Amino acid sequence: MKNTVPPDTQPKLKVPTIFDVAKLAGVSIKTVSRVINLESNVRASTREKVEEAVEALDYRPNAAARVLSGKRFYVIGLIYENPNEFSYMQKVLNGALKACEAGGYTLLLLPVTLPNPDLIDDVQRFVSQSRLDGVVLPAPLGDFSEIQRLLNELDIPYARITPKSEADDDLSVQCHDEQASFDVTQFLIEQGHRRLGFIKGDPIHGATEHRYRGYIRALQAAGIGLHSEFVRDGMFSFESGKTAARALLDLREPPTAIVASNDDMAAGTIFEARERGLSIPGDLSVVGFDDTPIASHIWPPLTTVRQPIVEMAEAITSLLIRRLKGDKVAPLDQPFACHVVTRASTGIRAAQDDLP
Amino acid sequence: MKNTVPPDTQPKLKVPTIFDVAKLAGVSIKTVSRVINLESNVRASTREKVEEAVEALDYRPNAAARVLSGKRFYVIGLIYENPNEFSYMQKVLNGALKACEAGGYTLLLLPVTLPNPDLIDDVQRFVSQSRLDGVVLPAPLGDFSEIQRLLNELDIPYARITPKSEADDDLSVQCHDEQASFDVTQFLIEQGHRRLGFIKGDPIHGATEHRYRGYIRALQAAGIGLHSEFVRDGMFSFESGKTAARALLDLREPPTAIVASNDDMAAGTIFEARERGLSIPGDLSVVGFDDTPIASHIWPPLTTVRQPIVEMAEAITSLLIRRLKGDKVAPLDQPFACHVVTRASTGIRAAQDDLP
DNA sequence: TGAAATAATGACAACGCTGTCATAGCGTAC
DNA sequence: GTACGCTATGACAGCGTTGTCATTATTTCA
Repeated sequence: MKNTVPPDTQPKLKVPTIFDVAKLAGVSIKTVSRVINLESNVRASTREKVEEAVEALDYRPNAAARVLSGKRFYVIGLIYENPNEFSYMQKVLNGALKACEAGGYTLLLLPVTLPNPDLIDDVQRFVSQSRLDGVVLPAPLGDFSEIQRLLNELDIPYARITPKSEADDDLSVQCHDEQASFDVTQFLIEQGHRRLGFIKGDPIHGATEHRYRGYIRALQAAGIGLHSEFVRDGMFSFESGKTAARALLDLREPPTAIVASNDDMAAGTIFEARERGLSIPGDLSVVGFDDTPIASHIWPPLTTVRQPIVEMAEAITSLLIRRLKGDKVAPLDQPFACHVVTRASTGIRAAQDDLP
Repeated sequence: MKNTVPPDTQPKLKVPTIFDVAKLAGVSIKTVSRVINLESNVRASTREKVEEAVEALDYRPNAAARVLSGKRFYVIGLIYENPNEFSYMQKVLNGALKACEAGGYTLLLLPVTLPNPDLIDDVQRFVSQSRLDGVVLPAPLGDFSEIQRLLNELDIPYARITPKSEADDDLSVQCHDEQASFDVTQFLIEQGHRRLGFIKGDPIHGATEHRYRGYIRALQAAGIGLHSEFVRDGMFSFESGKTAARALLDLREPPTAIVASNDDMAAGTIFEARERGLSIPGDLSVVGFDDTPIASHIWPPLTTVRQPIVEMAEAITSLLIRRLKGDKVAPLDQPFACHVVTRASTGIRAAQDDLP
């Protein structure tokens, strides 16, 4: 038995502090602080010595001490609607986590359910009690002007993941929603469809309007008139898609293809069609949006639009972090590109259909 | 314009500290600390005074200072496999968040992808760099003995959400997986099925074995023999379900009902059946497990088993928090109950089938 | 009633870092 | 060579809490 261990050989693993680094590098703790915070006015040779010491000790600054002494919290909040279908949020979460890890920030979550009369109070409490530096607002919360107003008042910077952008210096990401909607509609037209139904999304989402506009533009480009009975309101839910599809298929001359503003509603459309014994894509082609897991797990699997959500969330979160660090960062200028994923829910329309 | 505001009316909102509370209550800061930490040896009248002061100032202890001076971090890590279908994790997340909020803890996330040769290193880095007090391990990570060994070594308490439990004082939650599997199998038998296929899950998950045992028990109870060609391996993925279903349906005398160990594999089974033109539930009944969104969004919607995941996660997380606070808490003794959700993917089997 | 035991409270250092301000070093222009 | 300005570095207070230990009040029991 090793009972001769000297008493100063503490078994308790000691986490290195800034003092240890300073001693090893032969500088003051303040200089170490300067190096790890990437401040200017440090000689290159000194910086190197410190970096070596940091490396050697595997030193990480103590977040609590940093927070306590400084003015920043190194925390970003992610406020999101707790959805039925989480795949969008999962991607946002992954992207935001990635950016936070890279920037040395911690991500705090606040799921909310909508509609919620106490929403503003909840957000207020979250922001002030959790001592956040900044907030990320994915759709649809990014479209809520009350939240933006509150955060402006509290002087908390925020970034939004949503197609709508108002202010010029506003931190937000978008993808080419309208273009993607145009593309997928055009794809159906190229397959010979002329009677094209459209199911809109929840009007609270900025994407809803953009996707609708893409549909309209594609019809125009092909010289097909817009007929209001082919356009139905939805709420992005499976049920609402089913209801809208029912209305469309009940028409005397129903559409031969339906563009649903998301996969859940497309799944609802397919569900409704199958209940009527329609064959897909034989009798009806259906496309969705978002490429959620459900798109590839229903039969037939959905033609849909894939967006680079992880990348978008990561980009906007790291932009927010850079702004929090004091960098003057320009908003993202280019929307991210989407692309159509072709699967079995769409097919060629041989018959020449009359337009309504 | 109100330009007569006295200079001491600072617009900067001052967050109250323990000193403000102490002054208002007429006690020392240490006594305030005792009250807010629910320590003993405080006179009831003193406690009241302090509580009133806390209330009046809307005082919240500064987390950073607390961490810096104390030995706890007030942080719990949630390490999870980043899955294709997030609905299980979404529920776990919600439950854990709820418990953390109630206990004044912060939840930190570490998504990992499997398989991963660096898993242990990643977990190690996460735990030591994030300064965690405890860790929650949902399935399947809760079944990884290396992770448990690592956490034991680092002396980090952890709680597992998984059916398998080894040690007696082990903090884990389970639900009646085996019973639920028994129930759902029995339900099919009651509907007249005799030729029952079973698709197993990923062997790394503890639930896989339990669900299989429930199936076997139900067959035994009904006096139906277990036939190995009716049991196929799966991996909990849609694809693996499809593959297993293909093997089952390729049998000369295929099963009339299939129990899949989760919804994704049940969806794969339905997908495969539809590709063969089989009618569900006319030609084949299918049941799943977990009641994920996909279960209600495919056609026909799945008969499946619903588990109280949110409640389970919340219960085990708050138990972990109580243990972290020093309470000697007993492990949960009762598994949570599950129940069968009956939908359209199952139906009565009128014909009298021969057993293989 | 007084001593001992126990309960209640307080004083103060410590936690590890950053901000502020002082000071040392170092090049440059005259 | 001296003064000036700038860069590089350091000393030290302070952030808001908890832990430790000392001190004071209160109870218990002979």
